[in-house]
Amino acid sequence: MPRQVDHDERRRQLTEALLRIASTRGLQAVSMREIAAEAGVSLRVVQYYFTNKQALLESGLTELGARMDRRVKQRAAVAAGELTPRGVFAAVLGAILPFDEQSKLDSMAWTAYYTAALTDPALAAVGVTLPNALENFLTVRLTAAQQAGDIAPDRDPRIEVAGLLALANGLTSSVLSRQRSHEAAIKIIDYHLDRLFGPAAA
Amino acid sequence: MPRQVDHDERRRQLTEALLRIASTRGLQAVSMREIAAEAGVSLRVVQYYFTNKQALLESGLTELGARMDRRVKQRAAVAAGELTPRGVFAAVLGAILPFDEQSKLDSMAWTAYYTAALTDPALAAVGVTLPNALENFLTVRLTAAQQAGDIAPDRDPRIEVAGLLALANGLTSSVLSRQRSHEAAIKIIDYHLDRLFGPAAA
DNA sequence: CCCGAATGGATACAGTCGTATCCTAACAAG
DNA sequence: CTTGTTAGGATACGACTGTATCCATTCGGG
Repeated sequence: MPRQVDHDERRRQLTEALLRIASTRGLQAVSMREIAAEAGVSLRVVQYYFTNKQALLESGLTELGARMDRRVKQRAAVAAGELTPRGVFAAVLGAILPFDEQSKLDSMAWTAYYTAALTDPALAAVGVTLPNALENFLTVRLTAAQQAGDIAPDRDPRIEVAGLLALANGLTSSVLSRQRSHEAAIKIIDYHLDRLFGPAAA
Repeated sequence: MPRQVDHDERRRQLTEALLRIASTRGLQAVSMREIAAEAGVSLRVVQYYFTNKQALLESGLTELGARMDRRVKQRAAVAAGELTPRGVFAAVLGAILPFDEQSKLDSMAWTAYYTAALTDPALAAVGVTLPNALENFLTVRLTAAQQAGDIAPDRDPRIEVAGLLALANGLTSSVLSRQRSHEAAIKIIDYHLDRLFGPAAA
């Protein structure tokens, strides 16, 4: 039955059209007709594959979360080869910051969704999963690193992780608003990782 | 000529009605008619005191910036009495985080404006002034503190300030989305100030 | 063959939006 | 007293919104 595949593929195309609009013109510019035009289909098709605008929006947020997750996992997997805890943190935090055009667009859309979620509980429910998972993952890693003697014993792993993630989020904001370049943000993160783990391996 | 006073007062009332809507229901819920209803006036009055919706939105952002500025200056002035650089930083960063109901509402509106500014250059121009001024102010302070021996000489004041402000912004996000409590955010900031300045004065 | 389901084009509907226009009052200056 | 400006009520206009309906295809299983 190839129908289901086509169906999912169509939905994926529409979701991507939605995210393209949201990341370049903002979430308030997203309308059924705009998505149809962006995807090159008729309004009816958009209605056909998504019952609601709400369903469409939630699909966009889910896709966005999946992309972030993919980026982080990919970078973390590469860095895990080095085995140094600092490398893992640099990779994960580096994956949060917008580092190329696509991740910058995704970060824009993510920010738009985050803001919408502040006044829309339905979106909030979908959006908090990923950040929490990340925080837990990194906390486990850092606690282990501390027991292995990689960071000083007077550090609090939970607070350190929360701080680093908040730092990365704040830096993402400043990069998106062009207050700071990507390189400057990376430098700030490295600076903090140096103080936590000691300077990067030579 | 009491007219000008009345005029400004009216504009202030309408701007506050706008911010009330933006902070509770989001910027996309802000319409001329909604503002009129919230302020208890007719649509014509809103049109009369603001030529455009754009003008109204910019007025809201300006007012929001003024409130933030007032909060920071007020806290900083109180803390400057103690004369310790750490106290100044704790006060300023504490003023950025939402610490009561009103500042939480303002932070919500600020976030909404920040996101809108990402895809609306007109708003971006109005909004970047305050963050830059804050960053410069704190950098000057921290550089002076370093020359006075209050922080270690191997610290980079510019990077430290940028990091602390990004941290405060990221923590604000997590507090607004109820991922973290205000107290937890304060604790994280204090933790970082401890590492920068040494533990708080007894 | 044919008939019901999947697919999608065209159009309609009831709201809401920002903005514009028309028409009163009130009041200050001549 | 008149006249012009400030202030605001009532209403209209065209554009756009999400959603619904009607209709024509296409196609696989009986």
